[in-house]
Amino acid sequence: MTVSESKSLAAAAGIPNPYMPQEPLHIECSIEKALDVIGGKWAFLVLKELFCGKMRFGELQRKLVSISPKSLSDTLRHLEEHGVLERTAYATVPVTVEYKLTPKGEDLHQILKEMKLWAAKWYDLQKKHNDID
Amino acid sequence: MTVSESKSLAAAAGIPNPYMPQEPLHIECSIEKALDVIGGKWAFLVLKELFCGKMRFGELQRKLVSISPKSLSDTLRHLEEHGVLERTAYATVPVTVEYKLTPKGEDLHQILKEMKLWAAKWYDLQKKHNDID
DNA sequence: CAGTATCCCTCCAGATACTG
DNA sequence: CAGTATCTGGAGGGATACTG
Repeated sequence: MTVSESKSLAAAAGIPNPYMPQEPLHIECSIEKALDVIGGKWAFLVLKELFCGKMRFGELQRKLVSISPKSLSDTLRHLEEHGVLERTAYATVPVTVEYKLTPKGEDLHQILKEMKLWAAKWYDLQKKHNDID
Repeated sequence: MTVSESKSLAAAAGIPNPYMPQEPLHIECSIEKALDVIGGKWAFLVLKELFCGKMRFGELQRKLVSISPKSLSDTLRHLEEHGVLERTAYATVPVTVEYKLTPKGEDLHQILKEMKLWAAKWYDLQKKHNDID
């Protein structure tokens, strides 16, 4: 999911390459950090929902109509690993699990907001109810 | 490159699907518009360079050390199609081509800046010379 | 110089079925 | 309910060679 690794048999073999692949230099680029988190296909959609408050797996699944349980699960774990959301499981029967944003996750709001402003300026989008306001 | 299309043989066959794929509902989401433009693997890196001013193909290639001509070409065309950069060819010998941001492209600066602020707050990144300042 | 033309191959998203 | 397990196809990138 990262820009990180690239392989080059030539490089591995010690043969110099015109545009030397293998180690991109921009791993520490801050922009990439942010894109790593929200850049996925579903990530920002999940985030959008969570800005409205905590949610459960099934709720999210219902909101993001076309998502498969696998994709949702993957996305959730991805976001959790990046520390922008928190998973809490309650020992009920059947189990209850809640997802909510962490402060770090809440802070993504500014970014999303700028995106919205940009798109509003350059595209002609009808106001959507559940867009971040 | 877009979230847009997804296929479903089941749906095509008329068989109902639990989480109905095929037509995502969020195509008009403004955030997606922005991510469509900057979300690619190289897009934001190219943009970063262009914020410093117009550039030529070879220059960009040299800056983004690990990019192949194909990827650079693809990225450049992608950005051009989205109207964020402008390509100008001069009839010199050999040909000279310049790329520069359009106003729409310049406006992406706010988004990138917010990303940078977010990352600066939550990660510990050393200042990079060519980050957007 | 500024790209195309190809080939190749990985990787990931989606579909589907199953479970503690 | 809240996921995992698996299989799969197809797109996106990389490498490399070639050209107006």
